[in-house]
Amino acid sequence: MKVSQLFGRTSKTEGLDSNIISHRLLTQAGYIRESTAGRYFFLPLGQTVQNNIIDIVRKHMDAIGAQEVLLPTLHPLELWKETNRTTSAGFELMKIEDRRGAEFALGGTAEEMAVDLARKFNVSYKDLPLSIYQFSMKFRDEVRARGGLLRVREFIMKDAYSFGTEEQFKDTYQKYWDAYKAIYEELGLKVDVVAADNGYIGGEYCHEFISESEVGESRYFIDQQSGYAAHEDVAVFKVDDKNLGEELRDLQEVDAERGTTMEDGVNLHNMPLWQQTKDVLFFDEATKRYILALIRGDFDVNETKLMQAAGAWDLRAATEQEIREDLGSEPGFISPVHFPKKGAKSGHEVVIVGDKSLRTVRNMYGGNNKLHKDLLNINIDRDYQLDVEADIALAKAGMISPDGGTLVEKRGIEVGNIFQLGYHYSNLMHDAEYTDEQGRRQKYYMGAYGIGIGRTLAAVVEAHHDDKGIIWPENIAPYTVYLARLGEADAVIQKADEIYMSLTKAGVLVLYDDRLGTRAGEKFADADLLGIPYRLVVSDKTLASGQFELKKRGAAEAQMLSQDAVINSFAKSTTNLL
RNA sequence: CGGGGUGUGGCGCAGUUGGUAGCGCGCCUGGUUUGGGACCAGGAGGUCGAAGGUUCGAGUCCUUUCACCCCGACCA
Repeated sequence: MKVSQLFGRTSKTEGLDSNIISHRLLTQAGYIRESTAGRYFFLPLGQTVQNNIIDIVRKHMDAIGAQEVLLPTLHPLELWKETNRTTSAGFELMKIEDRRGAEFALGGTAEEMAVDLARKFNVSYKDLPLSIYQFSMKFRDEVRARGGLLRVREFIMKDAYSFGTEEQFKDTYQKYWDAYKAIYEELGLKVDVVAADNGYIGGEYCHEFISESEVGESRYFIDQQSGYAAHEDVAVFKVDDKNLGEELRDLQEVDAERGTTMEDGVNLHNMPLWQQTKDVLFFDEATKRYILALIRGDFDVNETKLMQAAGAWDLRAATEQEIREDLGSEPGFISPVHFPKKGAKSGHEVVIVGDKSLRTVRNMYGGNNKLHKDLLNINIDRDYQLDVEADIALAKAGMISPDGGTLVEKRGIEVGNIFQLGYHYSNLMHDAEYTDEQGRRQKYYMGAYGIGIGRTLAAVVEAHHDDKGIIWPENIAPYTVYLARLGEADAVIQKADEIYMSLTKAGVLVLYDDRLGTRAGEKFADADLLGIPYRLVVSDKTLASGQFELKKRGAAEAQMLSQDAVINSFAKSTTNLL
């Protein structure tokens, strides 16, 4: 490809007010251009890189026996209704109608479609396990697009779906896990594999593949010694026992002229934070219930865990008005002791969810559902009962992992995930079944596996760049060699053309900077910005010496090679060069 | 959805008390240059986000609306 003919140009100035490096570099170098928020044009260079990534992903999917398909972009809305995901999907579904008024969802993920395809066939146990995958545009009406390609509203995703028996699943899951590790390694991305929450996808467990990065949106914890790794949504930690040796003392109401914070309680009673009860009141819009979350005072409530424990979907904080008028309590003085079972005015049910840590303390103190009144010596079971007891605590850096090591907090970009779905979809959708050895119909045990291509591309740039621009790993670079022609003497042009032709013939991907009237500095700057792995210079200088200057992107020194040496080294292999 | 901000040639921006829309970069032409983003001369390109209003006259004032950015909330 000749630079003079390449569509999409670099820009001397950054001209973009983003704190995400990949966003700035990809835009400045002419790989992408924003359309509207969260929707991007991929220019020829960007599309080439995207295709290179797709090729690598495809290779590894094929290697584990997954079969490529293409599902329709428009999903009949009835399918999403069949699994109740028109309301529970974590992203807003985008819907459209055709001229007859038939409703469709723009695909944001495709579990229903995959099941619908599978059930159109008479699948036998002999066909299992079965995996299908596709590369297709996904649509998500994100509340807020962010960070260039990191969080967008339309993107190409590799999504795979596995069907099989429960016994087969472990092996299938492991195959995807290994394939993902191989994919990211080939892409030059270091990833942490982290246990996470299934959320709206459904199922019981899943793992995210996260590329560590300060600009990532995923927060997770790692125990370096044991390798324990978990997303903050699900991370667990060891809770220490406090004063379990103490006698249970009598419940007692005291005056409490204090503010509404935890610190106010500590200061007034001059007792430790961990002995205070933390009472957080939520309302679940999905099930129309109040959720009172109780936890030891030195911990915070993890809303994801809380939703799992309470079976809630759409949590929000209760308002002061609701606390006072509907529940007869007082913000800052909420207590589980004699807390109402339902809202007096609304009739909404109240569910009390308590954290396991409540079992590590005796004689707690906290509010008494009245302004400026506190209770002392609150004890679980004796003074209040839980509807649900679970781990709803938020892990923090420095806490002890379940394996005994210390939790270290990290941030990163979630570039892929693998989900156990189990019977979730087979239970919700009719005929999601195969025929077993006895000729009986059995439900599929399923998994789902996603990789965001554009986000992965951005993650690679986040991991591979310097102050001059991108530094592509060779196997996804849009071109291998940037041939910079300096000077416009006939001999130089002729020689550069010749080298371009012979390299191209040898199968080397060359981006030939044949621009006239463009100075050396500009060509070098573009080569660096674009991140092409090798820069080859042809000029009257190199012509005089009979050798050509070859420089690896990011290397300090260039090397002088004869024409044959240049051609041969690239034609054979580029991996051990320089 | 809450708070803050911005919409003016491809990009980045200026535009005073309302009076014929400008600058830098980029682009095109000619010339001089040519190893880390040159210089001179000439040129093309804008219904000033949209709609309505006030006015002799609106980029500027008023109303409505749309889009986008940042911070939260929320979420791959």
